[in-house]
Amino acid sequence: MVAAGKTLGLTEVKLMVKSKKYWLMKSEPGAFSIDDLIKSPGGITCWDGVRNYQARNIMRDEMKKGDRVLFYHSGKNPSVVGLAEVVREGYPDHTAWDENSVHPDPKSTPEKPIWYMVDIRLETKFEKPIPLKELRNVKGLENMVLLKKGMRLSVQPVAKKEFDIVLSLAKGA
DNA sequence: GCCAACGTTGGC
DNA sequence: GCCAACGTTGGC
Repeated sequence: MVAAGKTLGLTEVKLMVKSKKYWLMKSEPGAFSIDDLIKSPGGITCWDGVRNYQARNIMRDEMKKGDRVLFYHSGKNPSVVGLAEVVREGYPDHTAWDENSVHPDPKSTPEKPIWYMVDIRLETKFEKPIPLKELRNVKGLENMVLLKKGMRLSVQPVAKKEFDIVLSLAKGA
């Protein structure tokens, strides 16, 4: 961290730009599951259909190539099921102006897009999913956005420390 | 299926 | 700008 008011040095700026960030993306497996991602060409998919401004802002402005993503299944047996990587940064979600898409929004146009998405590529599908109820008991995850009451964000930040803990759980540590 | 907690919409 | 009504998310 840099103290408030202090001018950033070039090294620090480079570090900030280069340092990876960590995210969690939710999906209803009935809509799009990690197995669907595996079947996608190159293991890559665009994360279309997000119609929430906070989640959009994260995808449009904050997610960068190389950032790592926890893939989460919501619904039945909610759990973190795998790991992915951002391979394309925010660009307009063209499904918004496709009236036949699952989440059309007539207010969004190619000229003035409202909704944005990123592309992610599968890295790993965990051998064993990590259930939400297990995460609730893990020391160090107390402040994880996913576990906060009422937090419904479908694209959310994860602290590096939290990310590392979740990964260690996946490896059975 | 229930419902709490949000987000969005639209009248005023 | 307020806020009631409505829609959605998502765990349980």
